[in-house]
Amino acid sequence: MGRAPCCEKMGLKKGPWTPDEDRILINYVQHHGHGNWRRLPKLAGLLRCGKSCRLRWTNYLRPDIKRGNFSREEEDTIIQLHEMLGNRWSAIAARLPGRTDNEIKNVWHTHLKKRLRKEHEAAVLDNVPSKRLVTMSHTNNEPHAKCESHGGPISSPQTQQSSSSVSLSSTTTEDNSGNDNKCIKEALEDAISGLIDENFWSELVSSDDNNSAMSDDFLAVSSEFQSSLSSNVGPWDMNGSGMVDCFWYDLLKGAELADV
DNA sequence: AAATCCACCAACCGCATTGTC
DNA sequence: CGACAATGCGGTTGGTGGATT
Repeated sequence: MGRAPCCEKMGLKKGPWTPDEDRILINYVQHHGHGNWRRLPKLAGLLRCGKSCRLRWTNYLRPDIKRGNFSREEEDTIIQLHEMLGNRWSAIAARLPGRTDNEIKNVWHTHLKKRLRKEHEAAVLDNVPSKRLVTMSHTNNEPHAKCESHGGPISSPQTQQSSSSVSLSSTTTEDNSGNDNKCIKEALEDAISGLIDENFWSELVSSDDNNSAMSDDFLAVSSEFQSSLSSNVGPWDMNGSGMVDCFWYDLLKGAELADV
């Protein structure tokens, strides 16, 4: 794949957007839609690259953007989702209407990491078990960034990034998703019944550890479980966020561990 | 009042993924 | 099926403004 020449080399403008540029972009998108971002700046008369226009629109100018500080509820949601998804900001943003991945990423780095650190320190000082301790251990060394504890790439790029400990006995879904967990467990059981033979888990562990492709059975379970989830579990939708990938994988691993 | 530090966040960069021919 | 274009995504940077010295 060839990379587009950078804006500067093309004589295009970089840096902060002016109100005039914003107006032009808004006008154009409102009347014509964005369609092809690469052609948009030329058609709209902007000296910007398409990438810059897309970013400006999606992160700032979109009419459905919610401006202003994040509420405590939103922050908690981000924390919970980050526990499950890691640094998959777009997936997190998909579950926070009006918030962009960029905004969430910024809030995470500037506020939430600090907040979690403080909560962690307070919990340690008080010697009181904190339900965020799991989160803190993630936060300090960012294990979500790559799926290292899974031994590397699994079967799809979406599954590569979660190493969260969502399992059938996990604490990470305790706050608001007890029912979801139950549904997921049932979906899991439905999905895997009849599909798992005696070699399944050893193949799973082996493919996990060896960073190799999944077995056919494993992929069949994946597919079955995901379609089962999509029909049985409302809130955990299949909107392309990849969240279910993390869930089902970790649930399978949880089931495996419980089994042993 | 000036200098320095720090937090915030918009925007950029480069890689990955998806779509099209 | 491979090459290329378009788009998406996450990490990072750099400008700005407020706080502190």
